[in-house]
Amino acid sequence: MEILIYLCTEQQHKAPFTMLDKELSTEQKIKEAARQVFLSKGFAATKTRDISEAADINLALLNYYFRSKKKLFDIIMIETLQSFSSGVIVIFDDERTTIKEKVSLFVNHYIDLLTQNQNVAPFILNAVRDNPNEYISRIGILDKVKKSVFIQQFQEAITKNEVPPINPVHFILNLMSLIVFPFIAQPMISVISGIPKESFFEIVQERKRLVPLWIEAMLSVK
Amino acid sequence: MEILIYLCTEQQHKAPFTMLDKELSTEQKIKEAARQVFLSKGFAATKTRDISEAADINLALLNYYFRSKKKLFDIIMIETLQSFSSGVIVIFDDERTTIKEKVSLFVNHYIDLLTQNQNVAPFILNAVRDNPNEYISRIGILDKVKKSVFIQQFQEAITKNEVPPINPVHFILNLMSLIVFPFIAQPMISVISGIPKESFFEIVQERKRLVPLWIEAMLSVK
DNA sequence: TTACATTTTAATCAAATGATTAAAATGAAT
DNA sequence: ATTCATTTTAATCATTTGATTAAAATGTAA
Repeated sequence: MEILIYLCTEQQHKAPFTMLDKELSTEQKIKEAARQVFLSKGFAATKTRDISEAADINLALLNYYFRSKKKLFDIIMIETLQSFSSGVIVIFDDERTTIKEKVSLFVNHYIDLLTQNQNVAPFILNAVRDNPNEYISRIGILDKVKKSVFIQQFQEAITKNEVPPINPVHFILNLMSLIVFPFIAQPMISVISGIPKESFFEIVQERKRLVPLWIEAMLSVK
Repeated sequence: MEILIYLCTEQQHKAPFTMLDKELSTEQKIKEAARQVFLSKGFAATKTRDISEAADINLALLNYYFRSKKKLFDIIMIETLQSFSSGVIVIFDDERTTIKEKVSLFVNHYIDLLTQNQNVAPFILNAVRDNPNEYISRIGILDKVKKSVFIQQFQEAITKNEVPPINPVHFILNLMSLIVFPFIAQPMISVISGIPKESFFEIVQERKRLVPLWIEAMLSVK
């Protein structure tokens, strides 16, 4: 089991002052190209030559800077997961907001995030599926969520009978389902329904308002 | 644009009477192995040698029976899509059932289906995502759904104010989300929450009862 | 300039991979 | 038994693909 030491390898290769603010450094160029290609095609379908062409660099440079396709993928994956998961804790571990407010903040934040990069949802879910323990365990999100203010509030609401005593997993599943699934299924829905991608994502924007209402309605089910 | 002529190539190679009911024919053995490997790893990550080993046959036989990896994949894909989509119309185009009953039948049918083969949801969604027009258009499900009894009933319910005038796409999205997403996200949820796969799928079974209730509750949101 | 480290290139490797070929084995019909 | 089509095997191809190497180019400090 190998450990990724550098999330940013930049320091290895470039002295702090040599790399001024001209154009994007070669290393950054490769990473951006890799992110774009990996996110759109996944690990197995991505060829290192796809990345080098997208980055407009010699193939050898990819291995010079990142040693291997896998190491480059891991860096992209970890960065993506971190930027993705950082929002959860910020929203869920806030003493000042109610459950209802948390849901609304969560829905808005993630519909925005997934809209900005429409490949990120399938990318993460597939990568985790291919290798469940490799990445998620590193984020250490498990304990943070379990001890979050949200979980306390939810358990308390159950105790007070404000919320039906269902498994909280259902609540999380429902929330994530209603937010994430449209981004996973867009190509299929578009081709089945004939709704063009752009129109589809306009409809998805309506869900920022609707999902919190639906979630609230679901919580009244005994 | 090539057209797949044989969904079943059996007849090509074996005379009707030579192939009795001994063991699985070689062709079937290859197809079953291919189905298992493709469903678990997808097209790009699957090597023809993976399939030949899983089928316990010589690699050349794969190409002898199916000509190429892609043609074999297409056959698996079409069969999977057909067995998957056939249920939709049967349930949605029934004059005798109400919307509520249709939802319950749909939920039960697809949670069962996805539980029986836990790879099928990501498999289909990823394959369609990789190639949106190639497969779905062939099923011809678009018109069937649009003209189905369900759509008439839903439009009628909106007219009668029994249901809020939201885009029916939301209704379909919500229904599919709550059913399908758990199967897409199981590895991620399991590793984040620490819930083992088996327990997770027990929880998912509860959703056969809960999702119809939730959908009904959502329909009361104005 | 010279010296030196960093970055980039072109050429090449070795392994993996999809596919083919020619020959052998098998089994059914005559 | 002989014939013949079908099925299977072993060997091999041609490409693709991830990675390396040695040399060239570039830039920086002395």
